[in-house]
Amino acid sequence: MDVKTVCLGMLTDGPASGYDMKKRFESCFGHFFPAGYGSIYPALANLAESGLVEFEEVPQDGKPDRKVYSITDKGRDALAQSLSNPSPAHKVRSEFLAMMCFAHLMSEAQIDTVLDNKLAEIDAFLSMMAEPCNPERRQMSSGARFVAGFGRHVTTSLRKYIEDNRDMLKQRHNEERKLASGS
Amino acid sequence: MDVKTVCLGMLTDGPASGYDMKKRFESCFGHFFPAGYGSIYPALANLAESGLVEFEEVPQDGKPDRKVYSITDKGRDALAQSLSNPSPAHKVRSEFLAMMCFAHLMSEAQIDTVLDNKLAEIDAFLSMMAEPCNPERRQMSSGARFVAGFGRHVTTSLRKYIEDNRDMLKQRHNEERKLASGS
DNA sequence: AGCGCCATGTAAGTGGTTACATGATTGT
DNA sequence: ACAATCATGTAACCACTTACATGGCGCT
Repeated sequence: MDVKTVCLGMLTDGPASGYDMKKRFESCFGHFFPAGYGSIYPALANLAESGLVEFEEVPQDGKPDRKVYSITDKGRDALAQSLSNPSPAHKVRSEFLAMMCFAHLMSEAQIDTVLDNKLAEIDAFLSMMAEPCNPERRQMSSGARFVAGFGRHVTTSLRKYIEDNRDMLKQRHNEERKLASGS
Repeated sequence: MDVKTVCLGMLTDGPASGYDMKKRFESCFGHFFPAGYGSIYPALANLAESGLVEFEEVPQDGKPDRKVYSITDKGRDALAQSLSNPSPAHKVRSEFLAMMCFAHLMSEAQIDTVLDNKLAEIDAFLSMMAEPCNPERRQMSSGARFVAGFGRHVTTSLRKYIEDNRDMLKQRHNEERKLASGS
């Protein structure tokens, strides 16, 4: 399940160019499976080389040519293979949480800044995801709806945790004060 | 905020060997910042080279020598620098969600297997995290407690979402059946 | 005049993962 | 006997990121 597989999956909805796919990565997969041109174009080239996709060069006037990719039968087989993995990973890598582990080495102002920025980020994400059904959102597959809902749900809960528990991170400062006044 | 920085942060709690740190990565940072020997040892070597840590070789009988690392003043400065980043990242990369986007290309049995495995994984994690205060858990910093709570909270909410919405992923199958019976 | 969109790609770099190599001791 | 724990490290590999390169069109 790498970028190649996701590209393959996208193509089951119909032909698309690398540029199109980048946009779909941004709008649908961005929050849990980011990919830039530097991943997509090589992935597509590789898939074409292995015969899992085909492409047609479509000249356009006033705009650069497009390479429109379609999935092949061999590609469908390969995709089915990838989808048969019974334990797909769900990885988190959080510099944010790592930093919070060392909150006692930071000033209250620093902690507040980090937390406020994170909340703002979350709100931006949530308002992006909340957009009440733009035209193409209606035709989303049940899977895509499940995943979008997943993002909203988990992020909302994450937000709530931060708001409800941010005071915890100042405890050390309080404890220190207690120690200082006690001694 | 890479493995080097986290190592540096760990050393503010006192000297430790690479082996020790690996264990702490597993017990505390594993779910949001995994690291194996292949990251830790080179990181430590690099930190020592830059003078951010020092080490003492401690011979042991019956066991291999240990290299016990301590943070230097220069290391503390570098750590403070890293902790001043106002927008630390929190990245998710989920093959699981990517796969669920293509649930309509999978059989119900496959979907169930993936979901059941994921739930089992979550339960294993949750029961690991729930351990009611082992001796060292008591001395956890407020930051570490915040992060542990974060993991529990978000994972619990994630679990709930999967349980409450897994039926959604079978909708397409139902829709198809409807279409089939309708035509 | 300048920015942003369309559209494709390459090259170098980053950082982490996996597998290998070594070897004594302790537990089952 | 066999596996696990303690303990350190290297080397090859992988996948993604960032920056660069190109270039016309349309908007302000």
